[in-house]
Amino acid sequence: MPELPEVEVVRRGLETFLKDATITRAEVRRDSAVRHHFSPDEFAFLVADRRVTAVVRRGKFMWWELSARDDEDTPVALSAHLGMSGQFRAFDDAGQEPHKHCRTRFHLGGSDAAVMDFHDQRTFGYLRVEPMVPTVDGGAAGQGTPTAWLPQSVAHIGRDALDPLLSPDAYRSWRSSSRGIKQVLLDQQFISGVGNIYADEALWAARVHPQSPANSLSFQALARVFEAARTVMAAALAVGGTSFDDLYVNVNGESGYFARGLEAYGRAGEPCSRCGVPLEKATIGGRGTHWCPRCQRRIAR
DNA sequence: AGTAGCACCTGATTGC
DNA sequence: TGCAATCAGGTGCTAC
Repeated sequence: MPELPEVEVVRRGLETFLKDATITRAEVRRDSAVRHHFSPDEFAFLVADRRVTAVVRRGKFMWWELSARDDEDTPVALSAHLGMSGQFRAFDDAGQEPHKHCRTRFHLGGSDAAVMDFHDQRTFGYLRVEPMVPTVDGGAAGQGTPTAWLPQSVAHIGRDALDPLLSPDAYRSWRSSSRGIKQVLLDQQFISGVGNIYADEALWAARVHPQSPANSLSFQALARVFEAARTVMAAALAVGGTSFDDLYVNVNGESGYFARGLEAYGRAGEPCSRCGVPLEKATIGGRGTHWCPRCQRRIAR
């Protein structure tokens, strides 16, 4: 479940099953799920008999903080990215045959679940054990905020749209780019968590054309996009996220309900709910992009 | 340095 | 019915 609200739904589910539980054993069923490691055996060795002390998220990146071993002097985390189709599913019966798309099975102790399976049809997701590193936010995304410990591979990711420590004028950093505003919204180094669906939704709500160069927009327009992104993601989280099919579900296999709240994404040809003009769709930067040609006028450079 | 383009995958759907 | 083309919600590497 790829964007911030969906990942947060998963994080909450994982927290209830994994916090203070022990990973007794990991069974890697598809090597590429742990492709950053030398081998699946190495991954399995690194997670075995560890306790999960916290389940944390920044944007679409999530990690499980793990209890330290005697020979380790820095904190270690299991980073889990869902990619396009990753899911975690909890099951009571460890004897149950894993699903076809199960890429890794975690056997648990001290949990209400016997196993936690990582499913991933398209295999863009991954699991990775790595050290945590101290980071200090630079730029407008988090001026003056405290040091955050992040997994090494997450160190370059900006604070996310629902992070209380995100600077209220972080959108000012968007003006440094000449790319279209949608590309900048999708750039996880500025403000993280926004993906293709919510980028289109935020731009529709803010009445800004996705291809308007970020450095051509007024601060007022950028502020509208920023606020719209936070609002739409909070609203989606409140109803359990967006899902169109069973590819995107929480740890109990349930779907979210925000699909019915979408105003732009997936509505090409349908009337704009503000002005009635049919919405348009085009491929921009390789991603399907939806907008209202009347409400969202493109600004030239 | 900043940006565009492509690669990484599987499976469902569409069109001939 | 069969098969190829297209499309899908993400990220990171490479080449301009």
